Amino acid sequence: MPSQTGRSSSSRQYPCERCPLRSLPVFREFEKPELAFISKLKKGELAVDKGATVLVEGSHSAHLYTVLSGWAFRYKLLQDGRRQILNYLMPGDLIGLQGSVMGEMQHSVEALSPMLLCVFERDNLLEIYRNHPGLAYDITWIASREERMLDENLLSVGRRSAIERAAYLVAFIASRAKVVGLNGTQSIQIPITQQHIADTLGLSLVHTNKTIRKLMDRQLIVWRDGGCGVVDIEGLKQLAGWEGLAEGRRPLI
Amino acid sequence: MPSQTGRSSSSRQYPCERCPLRSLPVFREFEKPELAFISKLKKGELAVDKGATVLVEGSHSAHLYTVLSGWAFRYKLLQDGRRQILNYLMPGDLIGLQGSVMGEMQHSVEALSPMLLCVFERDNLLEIYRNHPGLAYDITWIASREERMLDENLLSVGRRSAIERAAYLVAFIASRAKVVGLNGTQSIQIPITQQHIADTLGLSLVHTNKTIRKLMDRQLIVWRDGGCGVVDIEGLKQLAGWEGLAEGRRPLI
DNA sequence: CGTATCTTTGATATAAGTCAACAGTGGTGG
DNA sequence: CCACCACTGTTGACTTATATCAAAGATACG
Repeated sequence: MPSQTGRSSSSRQYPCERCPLRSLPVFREFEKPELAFISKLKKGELAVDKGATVLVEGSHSAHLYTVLSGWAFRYKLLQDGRRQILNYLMPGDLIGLQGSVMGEMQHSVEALSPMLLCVFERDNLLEIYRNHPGLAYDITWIASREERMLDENLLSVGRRSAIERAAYLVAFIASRAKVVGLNGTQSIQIPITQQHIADTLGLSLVHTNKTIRKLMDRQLIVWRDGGCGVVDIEGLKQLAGWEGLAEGRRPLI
Repeated sequence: MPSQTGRSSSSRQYPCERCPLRSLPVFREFEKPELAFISKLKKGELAVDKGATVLVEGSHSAHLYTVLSGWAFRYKLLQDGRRQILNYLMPGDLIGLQGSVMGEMQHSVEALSPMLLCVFERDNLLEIYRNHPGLAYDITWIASREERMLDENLLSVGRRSAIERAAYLVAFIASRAKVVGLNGTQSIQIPITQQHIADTLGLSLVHTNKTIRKLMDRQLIVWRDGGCGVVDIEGLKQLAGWEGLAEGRRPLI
């Protein structure tokens, strides 16, 4: 399965005030002092290779990250190696909040592509709560958003058929990717293998392959460049019976 | 399936300072001012009938609740009525945080037994963040804990076999119930039907029944008084390959 | 009692898993 | 430059887990 530890810290490049993500319409405006405070907390940037493990279950990481660019996924393993992917991470998402708040990590995170991460010290989290209630509230908001996504994923894995699940998953990822500007060429390209999809949907690799083929036959997706190209996101949503993300603007930390 | 709306507000009975839950060893000590503040926020108590809907998907509830006594569950529905139970709620758990933070509820909550709830105003949430950073942090902690439980549930539904899932579920609920003192008679009694279990595990009712029977044959559980009696929690954990909850003390809001 | 809600069971159907083999791809080292 | 290897995707044959259907017992309840 995975994965070598390929990291390299790079010197700081983007001050938060000129963060390329912050200008996207999905993210709410921050007050000057909030932004300055965040900027002060930022410790640097971390470049991560594709396939590298960012965080590992059982560890007590001293860091908290925000994805600047690239894709990753969160997962848990059963004792015998069966893997369940819990969610995907893309630009603007926080990595490691659970571990920061509660201590030990209970899941692992692996990069799906080369990534650039903003690094924060775990210890500074409390400082946010003391000095910037608005930002503290934002962090709770972010945790609630993750919970909401997990609710949806659990509904899908528990109650949808294989093809509905696959359609939901692609539509879900594509919807999220779109709002953070990951559709440069107009159609979104998700850098995952069919094994990842299988481990997300709770299906076997072979059955996943046959299911994906059906989506391709229906002209909803294509498989190219070692990943999934999204052709008809509305068709996917309809097939899955999924309403889509009901999100307005959100905070970026 | 469900369920009538049976609520009745009762006049206030327990001031937070004499909350019967707070003295349990699972809950961390609160400072006097924290406790006073919480007590001030508490608006009253709400008695809910078994089977009643506490919160409904799509609504904008003005309230946030803490379970004083009784059991409930969170769930989501697909358009055609398929139901997925996401998690269970028992004394000490918060109800409706997601909705309070993000606005609209994206799941429903139904009582499994008669319940008593502490009622808080949604609007006062921000006040907590402004005046009590420690409590604000606790709320994020609680949200992270819920996320963690969902991670485990998703792992289970996605990757465990039917009997492993059932064993995990019972062990999981029983472990949580034990630490909040729900084992008066020593052995824990979970007030659910097999339909609830089916909708939690993502299985059909018939298959769930046959699976539960296997657990009974193995002397791990019994079915009595319209609910599940937990006989051998260690045996269940072993069958599921589950390590158990790794929780220390937690906040009670 | 009579009715509704749960649980149980057997027979059958279907979705998904497993096994096995092969084809395309890209990388690496001789 | 080629041979080899690892990884990914594809397919068909077969097995198994789980779903569906149908009916009958239990059990609680008014």
